[in-house]
Amino acid sequence: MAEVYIRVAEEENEEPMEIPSEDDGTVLLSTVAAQFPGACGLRFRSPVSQCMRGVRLVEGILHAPENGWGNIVFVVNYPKDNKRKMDEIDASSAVKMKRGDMKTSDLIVLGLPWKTSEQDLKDYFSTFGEVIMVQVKRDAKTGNSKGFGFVRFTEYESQEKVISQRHMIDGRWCDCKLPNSKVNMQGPDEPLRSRKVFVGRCTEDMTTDDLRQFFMQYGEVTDVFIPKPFRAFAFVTFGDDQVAQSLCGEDLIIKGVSVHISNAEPKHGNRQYDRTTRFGNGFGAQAFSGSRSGLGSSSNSSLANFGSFSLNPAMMAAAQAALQSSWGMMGMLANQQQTSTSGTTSSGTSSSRDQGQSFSTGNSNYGTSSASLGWGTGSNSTTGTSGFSSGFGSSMESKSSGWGM
DNA sequence: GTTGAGCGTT
Repeated sequence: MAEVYIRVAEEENEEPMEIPSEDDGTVLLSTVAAQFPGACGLRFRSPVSQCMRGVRLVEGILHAPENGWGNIVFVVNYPKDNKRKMDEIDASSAVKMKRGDMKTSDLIVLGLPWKTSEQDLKDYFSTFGEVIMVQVKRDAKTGNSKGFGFVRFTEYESQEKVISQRHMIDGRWCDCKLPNSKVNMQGPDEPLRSRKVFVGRCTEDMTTDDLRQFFMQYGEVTDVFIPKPFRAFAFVTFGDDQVAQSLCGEDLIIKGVSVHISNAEPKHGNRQYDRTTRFGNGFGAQAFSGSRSGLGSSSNSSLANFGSFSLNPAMMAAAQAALQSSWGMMGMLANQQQTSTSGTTSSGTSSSRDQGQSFSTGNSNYGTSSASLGWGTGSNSTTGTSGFSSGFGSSMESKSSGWGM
């Protein structure tokens, strides 16, 4: 079966890259995003009207225009463009500038294949900009990779780009994040609204990609987490806290199912970023506004200015309880009907470490297995099964983690 | 079936 390629470029006049279509003639957005990280759609100039036209996008699948893909050069859409229009003033970036937050820092790279070396990392990340440091963390005794590492760029924009997408490194999807030691270093006057939302009433057929592609329409999505085994909820992190907050309280339809969006609670055991801290500064102003009302409002912090009197911990706890109970009233019945989305969407990869690599703690035979790329084809979804995870011996037991939201 | 993994010997 001959593969068909469509031509895609970042800008209209740039040299296009050829991107493979699926057997049915559609193109997966994920395939586009693999080459153009962060892409959320395609457009093209209609030969007839000379206007730009959008390519139909349904649940992560791009459908050819009337006369097929042809030789037209398609141009990548990025969510940022939409965002600009939505928020005329880009308040959040102004805030960042003010904070002088533009310095680069080390990024943790999670989910690395055991075999990935520092040179591999450097080679990979150099495509984003000048790399000034890479590390693969290894067991001191065996020299085995611990499956994560660090990278640092010269340019802040390289860092931003790298954080905002996932990375296929030696056959596995990896995440890059600010390490926990660096999160939450905002100034003390920051409101600390979370960029992460809780997505309740998820169904089992919703993959990380489904969620990523769905939520892209609201803004840049920097992380999607679906616990495994299935637990009917997920977390989605946006690049912008305003986007996240604007969705809280909404019921959204994904794959025909109504999901409920609410604030992500701080992870259990997370000391640095819990409610107490939050009440300390902003009193969680946004938490009470059920819907999107937050969007237009300027980002300068709290509703209430408590002036000279300070809350003691007990008062904070009481306030917290009140907050929580208000969410508790919102229970609703889930009607879990599935719409049949014909054909598979891209195969489900979540950020968890399941497929491909196996590792035995005692002896050092790790899989040279060259994990198959579970992406795009939909045919080889390797979910679950190989299930093995180990804490790598006793090394760092119970570090009472709960790492940055 | 509505609150998540994994975080840096130097």
